[in-house]
Amino acid sequence: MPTLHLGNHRCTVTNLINIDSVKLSCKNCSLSELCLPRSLSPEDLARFEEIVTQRPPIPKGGALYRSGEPSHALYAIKSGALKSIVTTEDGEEQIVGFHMPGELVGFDGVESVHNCTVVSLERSSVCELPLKDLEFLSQKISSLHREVCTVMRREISQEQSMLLLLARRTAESRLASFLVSLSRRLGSRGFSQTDFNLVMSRHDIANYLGLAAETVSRLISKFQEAGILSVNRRRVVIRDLDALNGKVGTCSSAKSA
DNA sequence: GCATTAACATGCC
DNA sequence: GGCATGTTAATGC
Repeated sequence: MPTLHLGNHRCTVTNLINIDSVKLSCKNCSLSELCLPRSLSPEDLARFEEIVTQRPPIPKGGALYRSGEPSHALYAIKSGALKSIVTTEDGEEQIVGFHMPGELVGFDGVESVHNCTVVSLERSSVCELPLKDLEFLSQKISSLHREVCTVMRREISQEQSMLLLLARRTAESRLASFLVSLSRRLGSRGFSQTDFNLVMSRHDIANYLGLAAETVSRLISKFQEAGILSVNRRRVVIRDLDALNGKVGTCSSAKSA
């Protein structure tokens, strides 16, 4: 039986086909406690389900949408993982975010056009939430409106944290921060927060953190030597989460003025 | 193809 | 000079 790795879960292709063929139901979704409709009453959930459609699964390397395309929806990630990329004027690619199951993507739509390309890191399934329907429903359902605002505030807060990280933190602090963030996000979504697969390459991690891939490798080795992590290829086991958290706060004295 | 490691280079304090 | 990080090249999985 062929198998696919989805996060740190493994399931059969047969299972996936069965899941895909099921009529979309937020109520029965394993991520219902994390996704937008989590605070809705059964009646409002039924109205919400009417605006949601499931997109065909995106293969590894496939794009959910590309920069310049019209922005008309938000997307809730059901399974898999994706990355957001901005291409600079000189053709350089900068990764500006990784997206895990239970999270929303599509906030980069400015004046109805996306300014990011979102690419699947492994076979991914997403639910599409059309913006005009979401706006209409948010006016009718106050708890949905609050939830959308909460997600947007969280997005802005994360962007600010990332700016601070890139401006002020050492390479060691950046990598520790990245791993702690990933651990928290996976942990809050029912996955192990100390034992997981990195769905992104070292090159992607380095690009996202503004480092060289070799620096990421060196730091991973350093963390292993300190007993903080065990890493085998993309499998990460966090041995000492407190120590890893301690590395997050390490600001560069050269940059801390 | 991707990850790791070593040697060397560079910039900052 | 010491430290942090980047670049290049070699090597292994």
